[in-house]
Amino acid sequence: MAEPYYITTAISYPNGRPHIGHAYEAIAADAMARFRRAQGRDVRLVTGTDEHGLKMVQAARAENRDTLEYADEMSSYFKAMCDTLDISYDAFVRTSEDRHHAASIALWKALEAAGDLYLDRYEGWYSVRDEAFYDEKELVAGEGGEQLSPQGTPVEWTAEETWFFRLSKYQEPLLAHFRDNPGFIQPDSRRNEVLRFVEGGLNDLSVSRTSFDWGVPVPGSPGHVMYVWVDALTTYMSGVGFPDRDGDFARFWPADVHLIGKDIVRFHTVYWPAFLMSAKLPLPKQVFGHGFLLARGEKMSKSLGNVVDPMALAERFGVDPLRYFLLREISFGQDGSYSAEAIATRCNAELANSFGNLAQRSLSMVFKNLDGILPPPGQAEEDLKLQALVVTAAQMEMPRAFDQFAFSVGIEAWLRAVFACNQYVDAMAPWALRKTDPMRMAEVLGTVVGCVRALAEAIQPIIPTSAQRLLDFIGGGEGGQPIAAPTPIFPRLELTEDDSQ
RNA sequence: GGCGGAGUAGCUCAGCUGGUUAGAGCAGCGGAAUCAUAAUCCGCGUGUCGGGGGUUCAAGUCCCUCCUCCGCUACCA
Repeated sequence: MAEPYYITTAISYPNGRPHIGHAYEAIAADAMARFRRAQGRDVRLVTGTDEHGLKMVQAARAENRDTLEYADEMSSYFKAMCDTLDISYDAFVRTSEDRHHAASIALWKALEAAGDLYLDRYEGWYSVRDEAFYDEKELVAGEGGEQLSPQGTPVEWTAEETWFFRLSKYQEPLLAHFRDNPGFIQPDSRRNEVLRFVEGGLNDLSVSRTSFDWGVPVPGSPGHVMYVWVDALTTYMSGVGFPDRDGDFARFWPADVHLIGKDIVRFHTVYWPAFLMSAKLPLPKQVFGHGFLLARGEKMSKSLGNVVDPMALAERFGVDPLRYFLLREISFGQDGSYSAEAIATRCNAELANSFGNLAQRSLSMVFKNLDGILPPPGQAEEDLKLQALVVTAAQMEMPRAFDQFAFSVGIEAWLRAVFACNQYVDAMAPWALRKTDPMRMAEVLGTVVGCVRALAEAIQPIIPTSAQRLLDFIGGGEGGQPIAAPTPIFPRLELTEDDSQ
């Protein structure tokens, strides 16, 4: 039976519509999932929405809506985004679902059974926006002299009874785990931050709220709902069947990797492993914190009005070009910038001109000069050399890079092979051979088409739809059937004035 | 304040454990070719590798220091 591979995206908080950052993460996770499937792994990709917490209540109230109804609608946008972007998820978990409540309660009871939960009173400055308490001395003065959180969000004095999780107890076990599993937190720069944070000492964590009821009720403690992160993180397990311990959960847990944004690394590398240790469940093998997308080098924010709707981008440029751009242009793990010009430039140069045109020119010659019958690859020295180069890129260099989420590095290797194919075509000049040596022309074209096919397969995780179209087209020539007249797979993207924003 | 990143050609960036004349892509200039989506291929860069010191036969690559930007974290009155 195939080896399992389980990857998750972060669970998005849907108090607004999805933005390009959500799309970026989903695309990266999907590319990895498709890459693993191509390797023969039995893959699970889980994504979803984290719908609890006061922010959702307030977002709904602002629109005079029922919270669940609002969550239904917002969550549907995230799901639609995944569908549009060809995200091959196996489960889309909503934290408001019953199956997820059951999972959260099971985890809670496990923490309780471990003696890691206790009831206490918490007083302090609470920021609804940040869902966090702050120390008096952490507060900063606002413009009107009012008290604000370090993030500049409003705070109010709150006193409530809350359940605490004995996070402090897990400082040493966590450090030991980080030490024994150097790859647990990636990239390394994130790892250092977390290490320092944990070494600095951990306070017990407030894990329930009584000020609102939009959440998973704490079992046996009326009036308390779980802190959003407790149940949000649990989606990673409910996505594979937890609290049922058999079946998918037994097969897929622990996850191979949680793919998340760098802003929530702490929740995934400190709180989450501590919960799991307490519940005596295995820890995910890796947490990868990717970078942020910047709009023309600037941080996206609603106030700047530069938040981009990924659906609009997909509509404008096409799903595959968008996927290609994001994974090719940006060094995964680091922040990256995007703009309409950058997308068009990158996709035109590499997808349309280099690869698309390679496919088009070679298939056109087969169609016109060989009655559409695909010839077998040549066996001359140059032919074998090119084939070997393509195999090395597709089967060695790309997998090695993709293994580490280094998508741009892997795609570069792919591109070098594409360049080599174009060089080969120019050097062999099959259009000249047509008159002087038609047999040789057929060998050359057979070589190129074979390489194009291998390159299409290799790039499939990144641009699944167009790669498949190309493969289907070439596949139409199998068994001695003539191929149809080829049409360009990657049309050039033309910019208009509207794209300057 | 501490820790960690980043500062390399006009632009975006590669450069692993120090070692031939510092690289790629984009843009620009010139040429070849004409099968192809006016696509392709070839050629062309006097860059203080942020500043300054140091170690070494040899440093973008190690050490010290300073400057700028970013992230995490702590704290002061």
